[in-house]
Formats: sequence, C-alpha cells, structure tokens
Amino acid sequence: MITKPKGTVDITGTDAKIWKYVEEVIDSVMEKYNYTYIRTPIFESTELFHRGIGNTTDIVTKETYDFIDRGDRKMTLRPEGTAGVVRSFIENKMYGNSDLPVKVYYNGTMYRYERPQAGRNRELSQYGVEVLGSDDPFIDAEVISLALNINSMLGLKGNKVHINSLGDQESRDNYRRALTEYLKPHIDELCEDCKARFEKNPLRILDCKVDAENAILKEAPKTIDYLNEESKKRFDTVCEYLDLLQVEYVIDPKIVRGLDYYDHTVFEIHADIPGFGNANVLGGGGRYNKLVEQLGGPSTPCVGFASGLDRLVMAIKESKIDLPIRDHLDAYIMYVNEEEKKYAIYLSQELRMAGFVVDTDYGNKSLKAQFKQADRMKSTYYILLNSEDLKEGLITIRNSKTKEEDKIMMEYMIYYFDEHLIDQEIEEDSCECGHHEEGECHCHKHHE
RNA sequence: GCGGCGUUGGUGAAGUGGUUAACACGCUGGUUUGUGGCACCAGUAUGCAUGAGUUCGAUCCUCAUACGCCGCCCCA
Repeated sequence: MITKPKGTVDITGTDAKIWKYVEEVIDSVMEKYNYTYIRTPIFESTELFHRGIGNTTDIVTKETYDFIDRGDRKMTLRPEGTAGVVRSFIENKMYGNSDLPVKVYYNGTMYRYERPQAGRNRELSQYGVEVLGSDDPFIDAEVISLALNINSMLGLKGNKVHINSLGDQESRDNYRRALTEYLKPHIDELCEDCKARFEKNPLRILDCKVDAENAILKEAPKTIDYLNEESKKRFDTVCEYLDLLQVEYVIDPKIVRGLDYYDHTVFEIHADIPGFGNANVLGGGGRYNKLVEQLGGPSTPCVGFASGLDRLVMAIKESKIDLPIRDHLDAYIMYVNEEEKKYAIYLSQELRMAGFVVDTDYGNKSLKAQFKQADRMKSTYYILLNSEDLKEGLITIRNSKTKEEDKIMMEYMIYYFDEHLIDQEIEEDSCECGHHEEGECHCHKHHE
C-alpha cells in the first residue's frame, strides 16, 4: 500500500467542512479590512529563504524541504509566507504603487522538514497578512486586532495578545549586550540547552521551558527597558491604539521571536485551552522594517502576521464550538424499479437546479437500505416514488422527524419545498440560545 | 538531528510460539409479496504495518525499515 508522506494529512469529511468554513471566515474578514488576496509560488529559489531568514539559523540549515530541479536549480518549498510576499513586492515593483501601504493576505501550505509532533506537521497550512510600506503604529495595532477578530468570528473567544517590542537596531544591540552580561555569571545554573543558546542565540534563553521558573530568568533584563526614546514612544503608541481598538493585550518580555528580521513590535496570539500546551499559540507576527532592503528592494517598513490553520481547526474542535456547517440534506429520493429511477433522476435535477440539497441512491439498494442511508445523511425530507402514483403524476413527501406525509402533484414539488424548508430555517435561525441544558429550549438544534 | 511508546477487519479493540484470530459497533441480506430507526437470525480479517532472522512451526521472540502518537532541539 502506498501511504502518505510522513507529516502530511488527508483532510476529509466533517473536518474538510470545518476547514472550508474557517477559510471562508478568513476571506470575509479580510475583505472588510480591505486586504487583497495574494498567491505566490509554493516553491522558490533556495536563496530567497537563505537571505530572508538568515542562513545560519536551524530553519535554513536543517528544516527546509530542498530539492534540485531538472534544470539543476536549487529550490525550496516555502517554510513560511513572508519571504515570498516580500519577493513578489520587490519583483513587481509594488513599492511604486500610488496607494501604499500594500495590504495583502495569503492562505496556503508551508513545509518544514522536521519530526512531527503535537500540532506540528511537515506540510502545514497558514494564512497571514503582510502590510508593506507603512511605519504607522496604527498598522501594527490593526494587524493584531484583525488576527483577534478572525479568531473571535470563528468562535475562539478570550484570546489574548502577548506583545513586546525589540526596538530598532540600536535598542536591540544594547539589549543583547546587557542580557549576555547579566547571564554570564549565572550560566552554570541554567540547563544544558540554555548553555548552547548562550553562544548561538541568547535571546531564546528567555523562552526556555526548563528554566522558566528560574529566578535568574525572571529577573533578567527586559527588552522594553532598553528601548531608546524613539522606539519606546513607538511602542507606547501601538499600545495606545490597541486600547482604542479594545484589544486585550499582555506585555510579555519573553516574546523575542528568534528570527533576525523582526524589529519593534512582536506579538503572539494565545488561546487558553487546558491541556493544549504549545498549541495554544495560534499565531504570531511582528514588524520587519529591514527585510525588503535585505532582499534587494528599497527601504520599506512592513508588519505581518501568520497563523496556522491546523491549530485553529484543532482549537475550534477542542473548544467544541458549533459552526454553521451544513450536515444534512433537504431531501433524499427513494425508488425501487427502473421506471421510478428515471423519475428520481429527473426530480433530483429539478430540485438541485432550484437550489435544494438533494441526494438519492445509485446502487439499486433495497428500500430498507435507502431509508438507512437517508437517515445517515440526515435528510429533512424523503421523497418516495412508486409506480402506481407516478402514473397519476403524484409523489409522496415525508418529513423525516414528524413522519407526516403529503402526496402531491410532481409539478408542485418545488413550491412545496420552498414553503416547508424556508419556514423551518426561520425557526432554526430564531434560536439564539447557543449552549444550554436539554429541555430549556424548543429549537431544533441538537443538544449534546 | 536525538529520545520514549505504538502499529491486529470499515471502526473500537481482546488475544496466543502450534488445527477455524474473541467481543462490540458498523455495514449487507433476511424475518416484513415495496415504506427506515427496535428486535431476532445470517454474512462480513486465507490474515495481525513491511522485510529479514531465530524456530519443526511466529501475529506473538530478535533486528531493520516505514508510518503514527508524544517529547527534545528549533520555530515559521
């Protein structure tokens, strides 16, 4: 048997419906914020990621999906969305657009070559936004608020933003120096991993899980205390704007976001699902004012954000959120002989063209089996065909719940469904109760 | 790249170095000459991830590989 590659998933059935719904919500919220959709290649020149992310980081040295194409070109499956968007911005000379900033969003698969574990796969889906060409703190705040609003629209309430500022180059350098000086005399008291980080990437020590409760780290210098006048003022403005947008945020000095290209604002969106561990981080982003220049474009301040669809879907399922996903048919057509089947073919077409969700049997199953299948598909109505009635142009429509039956002329079928199904939808929509105990509400929504 | 645990029908799973691999759910058919959900009956893995080894004999022991779950590193 041929199996799927390690770290990939097939998304089918109800899960696929949830995914599709999540993507629809993303699209609709993006439209309101006037972010335009951008599709960039799934693979790019390896060099793009080396220059964009930094070729000494582990990401580039051991976690990218690289391949050589038939023309001997070095290619890499994109590990994240930002580099491709920035490349496109430069290549298409969008910096010349009359209406900067360029506000775009993407949604697609990303690849990283690593061992799969909870909430991490080799192929993953992310959506994200990039705003290129504005240094206004308003944009920082808007991107954060946008991310939270999407989660909220998906039913993920109470998410919090953890925010921090790395400041500009000068502030970052000062901080890094202060941190290493502070840690130097204490280095032996930290875990083995931290000792290695001290040489490679000391900022990451702040995020260590082993030493998280260690007083040394708790009292370590904080980035925001090392911001210069201008960076500090900028950060304060972002926070002020977040207040205006009524965003709940926590200033979290532990957030440093490892990557070189970040400066000033950095943030993560945190859910608070018990037992969800690291997967509670639903997204993150920050400002990258130097990246466009680094990739050969004109100096352009940018801010962006990305979020994993896999994690969003997991969080939605874990939180047991009821999504408005269709899980039922309007009608299922039953027949037994060839003559009736021809009517079934004709009637299914009529109903579908009129906008109803309809299915029928394709395997000449027994009537009993057709009833079972109709139940499984949660059909609201059953259409029962029998040769005798058909001769007179009659069909039987049965309500699956009340078992009430009507025998009507075939020509009136559409009117019948228009009337009955719309009534029912109004009744369902009028219920705003959401979650409650069985018996308190008489709506038709299922209560578990 | 490193480590722990796992892999038995459509599903959840029990089990044993030796003729027919439990049980449950599901599915299919029947009891009901064409009207479901209940009940009863019957059918439903020549096979226990793959490959090799040990053995008279392996699903069971050993090794390797693949995939899965979880953790580390790292983080997008």
